[in-house]
Amino acid sequence: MNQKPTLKVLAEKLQLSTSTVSKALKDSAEISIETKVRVKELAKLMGYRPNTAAASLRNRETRTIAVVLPEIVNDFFGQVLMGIEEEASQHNYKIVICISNESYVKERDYVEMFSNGAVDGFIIAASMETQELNQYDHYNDILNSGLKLVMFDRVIDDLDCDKIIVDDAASGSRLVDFLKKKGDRSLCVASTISKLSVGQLREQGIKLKVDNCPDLKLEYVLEDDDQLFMQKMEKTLKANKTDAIIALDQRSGIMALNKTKELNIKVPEELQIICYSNSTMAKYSYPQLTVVDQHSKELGKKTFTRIFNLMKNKDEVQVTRIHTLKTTLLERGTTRK
Amino acid sequence: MNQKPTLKVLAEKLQLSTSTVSKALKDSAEISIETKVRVKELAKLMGYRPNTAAASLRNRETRTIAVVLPEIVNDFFGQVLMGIEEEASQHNYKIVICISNESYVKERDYVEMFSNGAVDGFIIAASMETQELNQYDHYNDILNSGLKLVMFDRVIDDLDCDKIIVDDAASGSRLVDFLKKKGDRSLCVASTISKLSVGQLREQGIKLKVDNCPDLKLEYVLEDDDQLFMQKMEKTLKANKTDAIIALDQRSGIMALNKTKELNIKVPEELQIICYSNSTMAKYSYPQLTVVDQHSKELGKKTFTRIFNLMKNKDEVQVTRIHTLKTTLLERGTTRK
DNA sequence: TTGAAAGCGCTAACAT
DNA sequence: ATGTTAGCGCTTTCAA
Repeated sequence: MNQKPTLKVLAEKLQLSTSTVSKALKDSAEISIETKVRVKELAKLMGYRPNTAAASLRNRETRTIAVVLPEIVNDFFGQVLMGIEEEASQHNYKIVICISNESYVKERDYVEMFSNGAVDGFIIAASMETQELNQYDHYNDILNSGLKLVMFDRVIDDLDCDKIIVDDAASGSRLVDFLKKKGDRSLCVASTISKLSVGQLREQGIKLKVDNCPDLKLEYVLEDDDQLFMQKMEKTLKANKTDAIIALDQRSGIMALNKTKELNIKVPEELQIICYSNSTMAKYSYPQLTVVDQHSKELGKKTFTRIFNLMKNKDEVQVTRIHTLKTTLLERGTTRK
Repeated sequence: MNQKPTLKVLAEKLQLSTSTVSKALKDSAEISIETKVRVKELAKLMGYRPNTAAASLRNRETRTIAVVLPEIVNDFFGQVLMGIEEEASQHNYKIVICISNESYVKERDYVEMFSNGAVDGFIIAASMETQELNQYDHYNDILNSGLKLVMFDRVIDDLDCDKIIVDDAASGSRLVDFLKKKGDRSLCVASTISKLSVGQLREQGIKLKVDNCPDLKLEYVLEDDDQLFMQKMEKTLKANKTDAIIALDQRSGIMALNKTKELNIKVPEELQIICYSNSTMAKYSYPQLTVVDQHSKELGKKTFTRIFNLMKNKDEVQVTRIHTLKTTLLERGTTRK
């Protein structure tokens, strides 16, 4: 259990002052080349690592971001987190993780807990409860205390902060076009996330498009609960008019697919299914689900990059504060060629 | 953007010294009731939150744990993380997350990065590469520098540290018993994780049991790559002798199930499938996969509790350093009643 | 080119 | 019961 070397220790061994050592390690122009070399050699030899607490205290920055997620057992958020984490570690930032579990109170508590200078900023996707209650004073608190905030995916429209989202409404419209071209006329929107902003946007995009096409028809299976969802889906499919299902989330997509198996409906010949979110579940379903790829990891990277820039160019005026990523359709086994 | 109040600010407003204020907030017995009340009131009013960097520096503890995971888009690790995080936030600990991506180098870099006093300890599940290379000096470095280390699930046998695991070998044996009672004789072990300690243990447990039952037969489909796995599985199933598949991980389980659909094999009537890991994928497969539930969230909680105790009872001698959790079989649609 | 000194916010041993 | 003081490890201004 060898002692952690500090600047002081290095300085003593080298017969220098701590300030010289500090500057040398930072490649300050004030210091001679020889000294720098000497210092760095010993630092390396002794495995010197600066004490982050001391640096934070002194520099008033923690190089830490709190990431608040509604859930973590969820491929979308997992992939986003991967992107955030990858980018963060590249920039020598730490990520502390907070799981709100879709609860407003937990989310608020986390924000409060870390607003004391424990982190430099927050990356947040709002919990379901927060979106339902539309209660977001805690986000304002973040901004008011001078910390940075970037929201992604599940954002608050009325809040004036940086946001990274995907083209939910537009993608909905595109899906309708895609299915229409394949000859489908009777579409069904399936969702277990009608409470979420993203779910609503996707619905709106789809509806808008369908309303503009007199020959298209639209049904809905919107239901949170698995059991009820399956019942409604069964009723809809048994009516035998549906040509295609657009599932707004992975759960509804996989449940719809399972229901077609129960009812012996041939997919994609008799019915096409498209599903939001490029999840592992969709990849390993049988047949593989055609999905809307949100490029979640990229989304995570963009999100970190944004907050990073906010922290660096402190006073720069942001022109666009909402960044919209384009989704793409990944055609697989539940849609026809 | 109101200023963050410090002890000094509170002290000035109250005409007290910072040490009195500090003690009052900590409910020290030295301080009078009235003063405590006065201090706490103002602290609350002004929204005082102690500066964690300063406290860390002074107390030599960060109340932060680094959690190093091989991947995050994985229900098992996600559930474990949930457990860790839940327990941690209960004890006012922060969790910084590190994703090794199954890479030895990334894992080692993370450990080095946080071994400077940025965290009080590490919770680690070894990356695949680390297990293959059996290279774990970086774990020893953690221990040597006086930091705490608890491994879970993917552990290093030769390393003398605290470990939380599940009864992988024993559970394998139990599964064989279970299938045997159902009348199955020809079993097949499927796995995409033969490189991992957990995969090997499960294999061993199964083999041991089968070897002790002269009437049982055992085949293997061990293959990392999805394509190759599917090919081998097809060959095995077409031979038409297999009564049951024990899949050692969720991917092999779902792929096996998909192959039975391709080949029109009736599950569970003609073939039973049991699969390790209670994943979302297994829950939403059709039919629902019978799984070995590892109680992953509990595992995460236990893991945090262990490292927490290590940090608190600093000198207490640990009697058992390996904690084994019992798995349970969750009978669902791919096994017969 | 190097060093001395102050201070970030907090705690605790040691006065008073 | 309250206050004084020193110091955790680092950075940075100012002086030498």
